[in-house]
Amino acid sequence: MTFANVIVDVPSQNTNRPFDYKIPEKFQGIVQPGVRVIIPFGPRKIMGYVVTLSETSEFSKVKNIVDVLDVTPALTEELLQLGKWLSRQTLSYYISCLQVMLPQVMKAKYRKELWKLTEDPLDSDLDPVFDGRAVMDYEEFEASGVSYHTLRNHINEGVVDVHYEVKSRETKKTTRMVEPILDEMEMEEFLVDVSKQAKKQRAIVEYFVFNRAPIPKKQLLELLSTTSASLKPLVQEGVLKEFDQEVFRDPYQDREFERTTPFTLTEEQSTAIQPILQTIDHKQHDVFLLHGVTGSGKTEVYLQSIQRVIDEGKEAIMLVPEIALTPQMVERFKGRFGSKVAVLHSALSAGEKYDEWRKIQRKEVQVVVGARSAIFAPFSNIGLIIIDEEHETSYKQEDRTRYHARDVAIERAKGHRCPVVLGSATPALETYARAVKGNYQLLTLSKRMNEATMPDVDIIDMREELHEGNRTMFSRMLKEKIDDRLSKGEQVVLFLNRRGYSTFVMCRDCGHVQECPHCDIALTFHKRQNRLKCHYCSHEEPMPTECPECESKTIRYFGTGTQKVEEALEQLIPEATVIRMDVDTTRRKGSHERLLQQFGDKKADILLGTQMIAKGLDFGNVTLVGVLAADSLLNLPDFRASEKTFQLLTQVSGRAGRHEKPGEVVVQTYTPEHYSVDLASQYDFEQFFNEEMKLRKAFNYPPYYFLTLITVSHPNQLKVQEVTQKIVQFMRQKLSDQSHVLGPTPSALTRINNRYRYQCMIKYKKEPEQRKLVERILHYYEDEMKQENGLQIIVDFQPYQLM
DNA sequence: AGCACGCCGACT
DNA sequence: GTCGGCGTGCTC
Repeated sequence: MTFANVIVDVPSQNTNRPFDYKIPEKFQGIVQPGVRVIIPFGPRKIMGYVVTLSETSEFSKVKNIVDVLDVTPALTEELLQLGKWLSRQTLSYYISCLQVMLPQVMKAKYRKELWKLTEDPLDSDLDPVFDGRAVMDYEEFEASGVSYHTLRNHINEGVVDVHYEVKSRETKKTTRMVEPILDEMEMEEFLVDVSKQAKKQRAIVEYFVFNRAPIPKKQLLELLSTTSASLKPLVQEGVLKEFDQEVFRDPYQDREFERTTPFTLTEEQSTAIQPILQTIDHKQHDVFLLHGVTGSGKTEVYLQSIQRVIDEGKEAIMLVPEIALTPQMVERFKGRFGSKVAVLHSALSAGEKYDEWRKIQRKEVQVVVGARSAIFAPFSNIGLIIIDEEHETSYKQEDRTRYHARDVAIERAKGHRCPVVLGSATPALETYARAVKGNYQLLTLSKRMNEATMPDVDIIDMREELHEGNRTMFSRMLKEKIDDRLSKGEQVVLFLNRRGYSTFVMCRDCGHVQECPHCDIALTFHKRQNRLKCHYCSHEEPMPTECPECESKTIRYFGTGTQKVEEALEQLIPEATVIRMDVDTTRRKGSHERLLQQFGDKKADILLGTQMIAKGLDFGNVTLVGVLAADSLLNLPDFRASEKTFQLLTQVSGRAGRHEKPGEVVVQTYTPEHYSVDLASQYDFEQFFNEEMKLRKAFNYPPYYFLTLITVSHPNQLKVQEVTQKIVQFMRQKLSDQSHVLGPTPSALTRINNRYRYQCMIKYKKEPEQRKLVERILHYYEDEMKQENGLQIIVDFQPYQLM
């Protein structure tokens, strides 16, 4: 007897281990590791993943598997192991780690129903609730107010039953196909007997004499300009056959991609690519840091490395930050590798994502380009993993399974014995430090392609502007330069970092700031709806007409949102046409692409936007980039603030002067003397790295120390303080003297959704027992965490978000 | 998680 | 007595 060991879809401490099930005769051979199954679990039915098979089971009463959801395992053996590794790394449940590797639609949905098992009316209040139906949603019963005991009695009498349904959310799109049954000879013979009048039937058969491949019915009928009336008799007579074939929704099917061929590499590029190619050829694992200035042609190095991998019959994963997965980037990959590429990013619908994933699973593609979760692409013969813009924080998942795609990439690459290439103009400090130390191989591209030079950067001290009486958000120099570009017909990109500068509402008389009643944060003003919204919970309220504190009518909104900049631009330079890009204008599907297209077609003079325009844009006509508030990030309570500022300024500057026309950058700031602003303007990464490392060393931050952040939250502030204090004490006592345990500290956002948040931060160099200790803490508070609105303890072993 | 079971107080 | 609230422990 063979048993299936199943990880069940129940994320809890008690169920975080395999459960045994018998494999019924009809599923023998189909049930294997990685397959999703439906299994009885207590009184209900749920989904689970088979992780292993075993010959024996310790349990006496083992239940049968009810159904099998996959013919091909959803997860390979490697991914099952990776899931185990991930759950150890992040202290998440195994089931959560398995789920995070698959498209959303492959997660099961559950429905609880009541089934009436008799034709006769029920002798109770329950009968009208059924309202003549045989099946109804359990929720309807709950809402009806009929007592639970009444239901129990009916169940005991056998006239009603509770039914648990497991619904798979996968939808497969099909199309009707036509294919020949008879061979060419038989068709010729058939044609002899066809009536002379049946011209269309004849045409159809003649088509299939020469074309033997199945063809979509619609296409066939269109081609021969006929209708199904002519096709039907042929199917009936057994000449042709109709069938449904699964079609893959291809989000790019209507698009033509211009084929591009490999460029000849510059000397620098070929020097950089050699070690990568060698490592691929020798099937070795190694990590490379490709440090190349913006516009130095990193992408071409990626493309040619991937080409080598394809030539060797292997597969490649290319990660790009969500925000940089622009149509331009997709175009380059589709253009080079055509249908060998699958694309995975959040702009795709759930169905499209699933289809792209299936293409990978079915080995129809050799390359995946995608955001963070594409690192789990179900390839089995990976030859290369590339992470572009490796410093981007979007590679870190910030909820539930808190993993960093870079770590997962290296773990997978070790197993596949293949290289990982981390690419960036502004590598994360941790990464660069490892490269300097020799843990990673450093490859450098120091020159821009096409002889282009980095644009000149002017730093404007906005305090001085204010002194000189300029109260607008545009310095005089920026205004002048914008005017100049417009007169020349060239284009401008204006960048505003929204974070830390969102629009809030303040009373001019008493200074009252309208805050969220559930969170310790000012509400954000949304002009279009004239409402105030909280960005941390779902609270929203109308914009008040008078101050709730002093009843003054001088209540105004402050801050520099993109909307406000747009209005200011209109006043200052009325003749300029502006395209605004932020979360508000790009929410609709495809709008991101459309706005960029418009700008590329020169339908606007100025592109104004947030983060999302900092990367990957490549417009030859852009000769001026303006950064409106360079220091908006610097004021955030984050030890990476300087690093992020440097990275952002460098990325944004890289948008200008990428082609023949030279570019210029104007950076407006209140802190021009800050080294991250100053050194970014000189493109001196090396120097910035050295400066920043000094500070990191002085304050015991990464890369000198590792961080662990434990965040505790609960509606009662005292309770949170108390628990956090206990955790701090416990860790202090157990960890080595070399480690620093800080806390309890209120989080930067002390209250979100009526829950107080305190944290404990651990800075350490080496603590092999740390995960076990944290597990003990979590186990200790297990009961208090179970109840809803109870204690919440979030542990992040590589925090990027410190708020 | 989500369910049953069981103990306890309130109420027709 | 019966009904429903919530704490506890289990699911192969």
